[in-house]
Amino acid sequence: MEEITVRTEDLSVKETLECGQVFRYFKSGKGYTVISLNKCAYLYEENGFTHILSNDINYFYNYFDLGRDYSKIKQDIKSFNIEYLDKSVEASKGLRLLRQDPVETAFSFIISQNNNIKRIQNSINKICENCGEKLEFLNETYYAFPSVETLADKSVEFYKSLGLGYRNEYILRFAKLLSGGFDFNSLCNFSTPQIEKELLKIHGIGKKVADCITLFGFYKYDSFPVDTWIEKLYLENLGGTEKDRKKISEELVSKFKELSGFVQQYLFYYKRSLSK
DNA sequence: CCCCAGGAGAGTC
DNA sequence: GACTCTCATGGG
Repeated sequence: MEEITVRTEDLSVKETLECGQVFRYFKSGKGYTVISLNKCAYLYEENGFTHILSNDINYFYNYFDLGRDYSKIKQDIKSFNIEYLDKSVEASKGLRLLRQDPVETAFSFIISQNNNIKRIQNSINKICENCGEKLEFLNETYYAFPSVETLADKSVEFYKSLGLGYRNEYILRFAKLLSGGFDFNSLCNFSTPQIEKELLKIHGIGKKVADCITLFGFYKYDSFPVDTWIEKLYLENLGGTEKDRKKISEELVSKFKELSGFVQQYLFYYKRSLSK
């Protein structure tokens, strides 16, 4: 087991894991276990420091993007002088955007549509428990995210039995597309609009899910996913006038550019935390 | 029992 | 191009 220690002000476990960008984490003891593909890490905070424990610590150094300086990002965001945005940043100063696996991210956000976060987590966990490799980590059992071949080998009825609802067909078709040889990961070499154009060709992926995949799976920060929460705060708290979600997204990206993804997460997390 | 959830596809005009 | 309807299912 290897360990990395960083200042909690640079990595808040709760803010980073519960801000809606990732679904595969579990509270345990005084911290959280997070699973990405078939890798596990345990995180906890103590005396102003955040500890990350893993057998594959280099993977999680990249996963938590620890080489990135967030003080610069927060400073640049502050220069926009938007009160609600400043409050949002102030409320989650230790939030970081993760560098998640593109394929796992895509499946996760296909499931996310017209769904709530609790049920998204349950659905993904069921898929992993039924199809994924068994993992032992710190005396607990977890399950890896399955291979696309395993997922493609199942039936629509199987996914329906897991409670995926009408998304069952989207999942199966996407799994078959990837297992058929579609090189999904190589999309990362394209620009954000080019990736989005390719994603929109996939059945079950629309504008919002595509934006989540470019942001969370391909680390393209000129993406601004607009869901029901962002739409609400855009109208209620940012003085926005646009009604169409696609146009709202375009307006926000043209304003925040390469900071869009970060701004989006601060706002989303803050708005949701207030309504609970 | 109701409305809602990190929406998207298909149909209509 | 713009509405509108429908799609499962559990959370609150």
